[in-house]
Amino acid sequence: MTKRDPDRTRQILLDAAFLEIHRNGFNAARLDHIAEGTGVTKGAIYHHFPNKSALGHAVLDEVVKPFVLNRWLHPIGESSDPIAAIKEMVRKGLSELPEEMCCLGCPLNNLAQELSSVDEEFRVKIEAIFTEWQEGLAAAFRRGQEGGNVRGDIDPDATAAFLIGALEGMAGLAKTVGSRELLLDMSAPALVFLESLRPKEVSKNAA
Amino acid sequence: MTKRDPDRTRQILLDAAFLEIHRNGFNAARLDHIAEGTGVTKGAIYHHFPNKSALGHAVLDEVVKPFVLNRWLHPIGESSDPIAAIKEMVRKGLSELPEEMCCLGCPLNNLAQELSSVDEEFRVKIEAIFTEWQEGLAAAFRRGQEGGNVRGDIDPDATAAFLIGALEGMAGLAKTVGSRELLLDMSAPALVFLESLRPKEVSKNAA
DNA sequence: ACATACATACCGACCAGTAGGTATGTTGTC
DNA sequence: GACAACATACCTACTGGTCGGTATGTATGT
Repeated sequence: MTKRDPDRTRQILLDAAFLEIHRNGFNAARLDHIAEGTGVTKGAIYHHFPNKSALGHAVLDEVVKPFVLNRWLHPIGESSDPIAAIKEMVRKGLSELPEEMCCLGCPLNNLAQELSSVDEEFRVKIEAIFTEWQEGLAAAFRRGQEGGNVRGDIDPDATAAFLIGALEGMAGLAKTVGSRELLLDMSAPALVFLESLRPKEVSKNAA
Repeated sequence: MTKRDPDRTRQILLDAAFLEIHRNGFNAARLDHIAEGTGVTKGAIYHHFPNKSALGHAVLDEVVKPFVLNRWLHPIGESSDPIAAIKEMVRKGLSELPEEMCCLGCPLNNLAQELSSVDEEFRVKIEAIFTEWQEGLAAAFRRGQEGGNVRGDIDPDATAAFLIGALEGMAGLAKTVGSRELLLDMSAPALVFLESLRPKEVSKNAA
């Protein structure tokens, strides 16, 4: 008997759909579960979204994308010492990750793995998010190279892609094993990798 | 019509199922497709395997597992310079990977991502394969440490896990982007990481 | 009064799995 | 070596449950 509030209802649906999809994947996500969990009926879902795919796209645009970029790109800022900034981001990003998230994997990567070879429309959208992420990281590496804080002999774009791949891979492994601990263990080698991107002559503070 | 040959039929089914699952994922894999593609009927499939899950398990045990370990662990052998051996394995493994494989991702990781949070039985089996892989790599790193070819201050287990995660992440990204080129680009930073595991004092041949 | 916001009952396609059959071996017996 | 007796391999048509989607209703705000 709550008052009507379409925007709120929509947001509730998005959040619930995000969780349902994150837990089960897009295909296995059940609209009935979302309806049940929110108290919103299926009719209402279909009032706000024309079909399941559209709901998925909205979740991707309005929940997953900000979720990922706010946590794994934007914290870097405009630092001219990207290695330190990225290391800090990785440390914080991982340690602050709630337990359940560790075992569910990265929501973006989950969708990427599940849908990229099946649904072209999703694939393109997911690829665009990865690209934005990659370009942000690559730009940071370039700034570091210009400031002399990053080795000049590495390719910023490839390195950015590898870093993203490594992070997603770590999340994926932790998901499979169902272990937050493994995720934290792997962060050490990840930091080793980042540190190896510093120029060789200058040692800097390696901590 | 061909003579009866249950073993051959079974193998044909396994191979076809592997492809169907690799292309579409386990849930989206259709037994009817497998039947159609092989000329074997659904009844025959259910003669050889009690249900779809059992078929999936057989594919995992008899096709996916050897596929992955033979390509990404066994080539290392017993070398006491694991970094060189692993770098060589990565280079070869990636360059020899057929075009379609690049865009379909690692079959093991695909299953891991799709099923680990859904089907516990699959998850356990997949985790065991990852563990075998990780232990093999960790043992190699330990041999390297004993021989003075690998930094003593890194954790072999965590490093092995990270390496696996990075490889799987690379494969996943390449799958999303649908680009073999990206996969090859990312191999350079991966080799940078491996090289950073060498002891600092001795420079060795970095090529 | 009218549109928007929601609810309920239902449809139909899809697909794993089954029932019950036929064809092709294999083994024993004389 | 031939023929029963049986076992294994495989086929076809069907079913039953699931789930995205729809048709049609009712409530609410302006």
